Amino acid sequence: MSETRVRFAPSPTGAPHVGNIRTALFDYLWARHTGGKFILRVEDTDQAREVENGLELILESLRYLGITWDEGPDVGGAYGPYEQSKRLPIYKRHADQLIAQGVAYHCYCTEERLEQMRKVQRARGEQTRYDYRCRYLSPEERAANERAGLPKVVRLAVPPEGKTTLHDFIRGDLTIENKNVDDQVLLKSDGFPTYHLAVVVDDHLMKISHVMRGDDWIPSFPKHVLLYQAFGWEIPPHGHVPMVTGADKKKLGKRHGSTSVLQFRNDGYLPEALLNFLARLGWSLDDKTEIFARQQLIDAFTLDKIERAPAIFDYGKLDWLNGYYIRELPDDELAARALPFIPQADPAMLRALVPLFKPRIKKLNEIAALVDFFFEQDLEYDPQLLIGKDADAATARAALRAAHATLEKYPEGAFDDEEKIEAELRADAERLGMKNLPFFGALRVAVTGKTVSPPLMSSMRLLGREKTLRRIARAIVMLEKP
RNA sequence: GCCGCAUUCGUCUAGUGGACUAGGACGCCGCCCUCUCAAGGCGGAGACCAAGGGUUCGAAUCCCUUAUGCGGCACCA
Repeated sequence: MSETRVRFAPSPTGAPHVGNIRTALFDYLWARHTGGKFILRVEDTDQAREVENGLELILESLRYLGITWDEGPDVGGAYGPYEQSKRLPIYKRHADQLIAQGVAYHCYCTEERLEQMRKVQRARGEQTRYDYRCRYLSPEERAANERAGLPKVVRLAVPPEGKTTLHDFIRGDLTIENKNVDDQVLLKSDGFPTYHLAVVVDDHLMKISHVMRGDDWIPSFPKHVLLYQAFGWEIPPHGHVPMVTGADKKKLGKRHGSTSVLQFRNDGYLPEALLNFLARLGWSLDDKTEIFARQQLIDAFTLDKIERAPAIFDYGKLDWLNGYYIRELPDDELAARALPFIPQADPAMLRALVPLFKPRIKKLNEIAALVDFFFEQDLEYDPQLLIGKDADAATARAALRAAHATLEKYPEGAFDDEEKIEAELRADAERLGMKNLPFFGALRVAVTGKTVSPPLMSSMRLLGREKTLRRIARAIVMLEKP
């Protein structure tokens, strides 16, 4: 069997979202699994919808996930160019060939007429489709149109009878009757091809061995099959991968919150976690394996395990996975990855804080809220928090005074003896007849400004003697006020 | 409206005629641990396999019908 060559062919119309990238991932995994090539081709054939930095957004999204490509716009390759806007003559040539064969024809209809036509069809409850007006023009009429210099497009002449079948390696045979297939435009009046012409021509010319794309493309496969047949080309195996949807079961889109890959990066998701999660949407190995490192994914990925039904993108499960991967990271590595999310932190200090926040976050952007008290001078909080639910100000004050007295005895050098300090503080609580909860609760708020925080002893150690004592003293004053 | 695709716990899924009293994971609930919150450990609830017909000694697994959901119906991809 010849080399596997698969391609990801996005349109530079904005930041790629996770649904598209999931398809790219399947392509990538299959290429790596088989030792073949993964090709990036940009389908920039719609000048109106194109976004300025569209290409860059695509490249960045793939890089973030570590999805590497062997041929593409930036790296070139033997079958370039890899931007369709740079291949216009190729499409023109092929369109001309189709016209010469009588498989396609020039159409001179205006947008206005087409819109009017569809309006009528819709009113009648029919499927909107081209009405063949220009398909059966006489040679004289055609010549007249040409002489008049009317703008024209090239349309595919779909056989009115029969049906077209495509074998899909995920779903089996797909069949659609030709009468339900529109005479699709192949070449637009601006000289750019539409998707239908461009994919077929490029997939063939670039020797693509397997075509994977979203199942929203299923309705248009007959056009592609017809083109392959007209050109006399072999149809590569096709597989329509299931859609990734939002919780409402609708195709993922802007309405579903953050779906852009880059947004996940900015929110603090690790690429290895997103990669793992995406791979498991519409694909699974067996009845128990959830965690896959990149190489395991590559080793295990096969086409026959791709699912048919659409999958809802479950943010909750992604968060769990991300938390798992964070906990798996070595402390030094986590510190390095966390730095961009808390730039005000001194790197050495942040490194020391890792053990405190590591088991407590699911995303890197949660770190700041957890450890911000380390980086502030005086804390702002409601004094009521010091007292807690079932206690009173006097009790809280007594607890803080005791704690302050105890901690004060420890000089700078001995302040990091967590065990000893904790034992003594517990003894303080007991002497005051207080339970641990209210005692440490008051101390926690005084030191961290929060009722929920990383472990107290470690927090005080890292905060340092001076700041700790000052905060406790300040809390005592707050309780004395009124 | 027309055409197409899909249908196993809330979600991601295992399952390809008997090993299924349908397995795992997330989430949820409870317990343990415990200075809070997590993490971790243990346990639990949760799917009559969309419905109805067949085929078969036997069906989540094969066939048909229906229902529901989704997708497509552009000089967009």
